[in-house]
Amino acid sequence: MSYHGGVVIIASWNVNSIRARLEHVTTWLKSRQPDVLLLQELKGTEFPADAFRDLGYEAVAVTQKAYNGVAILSRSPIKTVSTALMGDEADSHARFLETEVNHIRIVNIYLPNGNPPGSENFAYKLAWMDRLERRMRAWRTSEIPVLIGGDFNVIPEDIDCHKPASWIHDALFQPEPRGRFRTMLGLGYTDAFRTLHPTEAGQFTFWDYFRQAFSHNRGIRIDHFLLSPPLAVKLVSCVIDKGPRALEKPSDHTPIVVELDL
DNA sequence: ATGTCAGTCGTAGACTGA
Repeated sequence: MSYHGGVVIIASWNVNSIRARLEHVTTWLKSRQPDVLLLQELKGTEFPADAFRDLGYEAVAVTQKAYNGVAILSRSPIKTVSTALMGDEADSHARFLETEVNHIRIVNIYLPNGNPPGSENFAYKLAWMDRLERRMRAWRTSEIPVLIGGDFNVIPEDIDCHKPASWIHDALFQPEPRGRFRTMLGLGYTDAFRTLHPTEAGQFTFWDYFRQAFSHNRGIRIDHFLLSPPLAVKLVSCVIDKGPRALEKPSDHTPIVVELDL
């Protein structure tokens, strides 16, 4: 499939263990047939590349034991550009994968959660965002268009959670990460979902497992696609597919799907 | 503080992270 003159579908899904969610992911791939799927929270060193190859997807995965882990599946060849976020040689978390697929820079991120606020985890999150911002500045000057997708672990605005009061003590809602997210938009990147649905409340990508959060739609929008200007003008649709969150044994996140007419 | 789920270590259930 060529991206020239066609519609490309790119999806992102934090699966909370690829081993526990393999059936969900393969079933979803067969029904939705995205060109590219970004996965986060693989949670283990084993990655079932064969299962995806059988469905026509090439895969590149960055994994570690027990935690984190990101992968990109694609029906077109993937050129791996970087498997780590520049700026801290000591950072060994599997949270970043930069690739080139059909002349688009596709970057998959699993941004640190950072809870609780004020902790070492929180400082790591902010530093990680600063490092990402530096890359995003650098990418602006290159020819190739950029899509950054994944679990940002940031609730951008009050409209992106069911009730701000219940998130004010959470790292995902603090002014510092939210400010950094706004800075990224200020660099010229477009939040694909919010741009197409500027006032739509109750649109979430994550719901806690506790207290029937999903059935009450008490969630947050933390999985995002950011597009550089040449891709933003080709944005056709961006939707959240709540289907997989309603299945038995779901991930706490559900897929977000963006459509670009290139 | 609570709630639930997945992985680890190591064979039960406490622990960590989310």
